[in-house]
Amino acid sequence: MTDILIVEDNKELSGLLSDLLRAEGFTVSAAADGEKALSLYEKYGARLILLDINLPGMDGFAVCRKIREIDNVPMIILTARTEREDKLSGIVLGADDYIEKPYDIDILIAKIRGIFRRRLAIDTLSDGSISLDLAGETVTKDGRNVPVTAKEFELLRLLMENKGQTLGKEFIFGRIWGSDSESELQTLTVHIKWLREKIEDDPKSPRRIVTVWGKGYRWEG
Amino acid sequence: MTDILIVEDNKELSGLLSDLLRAEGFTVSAAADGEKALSLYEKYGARLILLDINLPGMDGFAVCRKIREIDNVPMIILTARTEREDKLSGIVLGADDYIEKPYDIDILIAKIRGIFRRRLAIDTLSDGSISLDLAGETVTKDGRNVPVTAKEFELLRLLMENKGQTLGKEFIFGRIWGSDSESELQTLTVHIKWLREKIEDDPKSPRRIVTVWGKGYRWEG
DNA sequence: ACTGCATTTAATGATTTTTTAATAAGTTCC
DNA sequence: GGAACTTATTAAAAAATCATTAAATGCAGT
Repeated sequence: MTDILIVEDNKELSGLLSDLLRAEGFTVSAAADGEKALSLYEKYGARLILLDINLPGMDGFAVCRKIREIDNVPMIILTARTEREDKLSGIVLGADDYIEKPYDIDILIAKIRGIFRRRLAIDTLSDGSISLDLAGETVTKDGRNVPVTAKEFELLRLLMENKGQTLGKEFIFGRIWGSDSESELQTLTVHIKWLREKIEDDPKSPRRIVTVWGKGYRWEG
Repeated sequence: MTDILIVEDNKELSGLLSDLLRAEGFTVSAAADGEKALSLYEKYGARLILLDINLPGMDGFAVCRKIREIDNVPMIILTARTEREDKLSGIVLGADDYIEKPYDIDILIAKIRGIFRRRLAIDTLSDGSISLDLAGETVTKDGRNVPVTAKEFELLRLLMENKGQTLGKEFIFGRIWGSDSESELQTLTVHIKWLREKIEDDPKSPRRIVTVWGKGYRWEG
């Protein structure tokens, strides 16, 4: 996985940025339009996306939304100062930050470093005695490794990422199985059970994954 | 309750909007004229209303006023650029925002997201020693967790959102059970009782949920 | 193709919420 | 005070939802 994916149609600017960022020690890949950006991201992923709003074809807004559908990788929006503010406020919601062109490369790098510090220091997701290694897809409980399956890992991660929030069964199902899946909601129930067997101290009276009657489940931690 | 109620007589436009908003993950309902809009709103409610000004029969201004009489749900007014400004300034007072036709769908979506974020970011609803966590769907009293059922939560939320206002029994019932429900009004009375058991200091003489004789109930806080 | 594991389905049992219905208690108004 | 009406209380039935189990299916690696 590369560190930074640059989505920018101006080749010159894109090349310059690549060089500067590589000089800073990041690995960089670049896409000149939205379609390429998406396919690159789907194939290789990225730890951070620099996204120009004015793109030929699919514009930056669409790219942002599409990527958000996949997952919530950090994004920094590159935008011309003339962009209408209300338009921006919307996009910035989905993004982590934005910067106006023409921008100071030092500020950009500072922002990038900031995001890397904030988000990527977290390659484990811990709560109490349960800890997820997001890279290795392993789970530990009280320091001891707990073998979980792929689906169980995804499920646990989704719950833990939304600690304290009640997630509807349909919502969870849509996220993990895809909302167009043929499978039954019941399947989720069963996976919840397996998970509880593995990570609850007393699976009979679960304290971490609590069920919210008529709604879904919630990670209490 | 649906997320967004579209009030627009142009079927084509209304359908397009529905599709786009649904694609964004909102639930959507639509009305082609003011009367339908009102009855839909009374029956099912909505978290946000998109309101066209030029409607057959009762115009958008009237719809806006009528709905404002019921409660203060966020509204975005859709208006033709040629609309007289003074007329607009009045309506925009009652609404949260307005947008001129022909409008950029991205801007509209940004506005919607903005409103949802601003209004719904308030994910706790507190009054005195009672506090609702809207995301987690939990209730605390004096910091201690009080387990409530889904219906109880909805009921409490409705009451607290309208602090100091007397809500008619039929109104409450319509909001939570749906006005076309088969159930009896008596059911509401029983739920009020369960709620009082859980959140009143002395359920025998309720101070938070007071009954307004012959009308309904009121949250005093 | 076989094996082992992950996933899904299906059936059953257990639990919780919601509703109903009957009765008691309280208000209003004459 | 008493009739008429409204709300509170209770207990129990009904409905809905979730947990559990076991067995079937799918799938990757050998």
